[in-house]
Amino acid sequence: MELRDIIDKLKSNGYKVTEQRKAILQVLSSNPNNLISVENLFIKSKEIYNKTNMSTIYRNLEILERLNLVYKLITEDSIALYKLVCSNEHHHHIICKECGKTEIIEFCPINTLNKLAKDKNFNLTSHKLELYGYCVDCQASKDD
Amino acid sequence: MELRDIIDKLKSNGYKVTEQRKAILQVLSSNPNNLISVENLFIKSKEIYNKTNMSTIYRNLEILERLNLVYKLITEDSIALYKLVCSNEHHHHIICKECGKTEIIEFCPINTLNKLAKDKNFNLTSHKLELYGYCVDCQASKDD
DNA sequence: GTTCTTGCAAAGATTTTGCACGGTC
DNA sequence: GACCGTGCAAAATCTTTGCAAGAAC
Repeated sequence: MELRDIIDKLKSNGYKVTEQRKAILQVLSSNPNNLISVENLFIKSKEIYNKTNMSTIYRNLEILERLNLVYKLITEDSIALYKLVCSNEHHHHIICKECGKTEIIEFCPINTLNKLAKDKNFNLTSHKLELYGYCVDCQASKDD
Repeated sequence: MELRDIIDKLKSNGYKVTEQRKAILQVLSSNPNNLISVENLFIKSKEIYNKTNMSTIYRNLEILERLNLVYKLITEDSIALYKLVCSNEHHHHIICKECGKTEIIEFCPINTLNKLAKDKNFNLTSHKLELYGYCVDCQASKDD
């Protein structure tokens, strides 16, 4: 999704285009495949627009999440990470534990999962599939 | 895993068997298939041994996690939930969003995942597959 | 008696909120 | 000008920690 499209979607939902919001979106869209922490998003947004405040980051992430424009992931150590959604189609990610880089994986075992849920008499509403590892760059730097 | 086995494992790792610890384990083992929040674990542990303190809950969960005796899950709203591990074999769960009940699912697409990771030049170290839905009991009560 | 555990209270970390001011449309 | 957004500071949550007293072995 392009930065322009995101801003359009915000506008069409009655949200205004502020410098802070632009800074946040610029950071997110400059690295659309990388997960970023709230803290780092704050730091980088400030580099673009110095007056950006932490609570603004949180408020905007909440809006973006509600509009389904960002993807939120909580790591095993309970750190919230965000990235822009890449597409509206259902998909999963492989995530680098070192640098946060993600790639989409073209695989979803949903049919099997539906069957399994049915066997257990569960009404399946959603599922999470995430792969963790080290990307090729971080594998190299780990060898140092 | 039996309560007895857990206590043995604690002992063999140099941990002592205290009333607080027994209360916590009793709560966890009384519902081995249900995820429980720290708050609820605290409340229920106090019912068994009144002097149990919140920090004791946290400290014990940390120990149990380190010994791989409990499984931790963080919900989409960042709430930490715990349950005893059922077995040492790799497996996934289907989780009821209403009551926290879990069941093991006998399926893991690890071979496919390995292949996908390889294609992306990722060194796959772990993965997460969780199914969410409503168990048969909670489906019924939702219709009320 | 030694070592591990706990309670307490305080501190940390992360996230949310109220309100008055300022910006966007 | 109406309404939305922000900064600030304060509060709320959740979790961790230091320390002295107490319990387990």
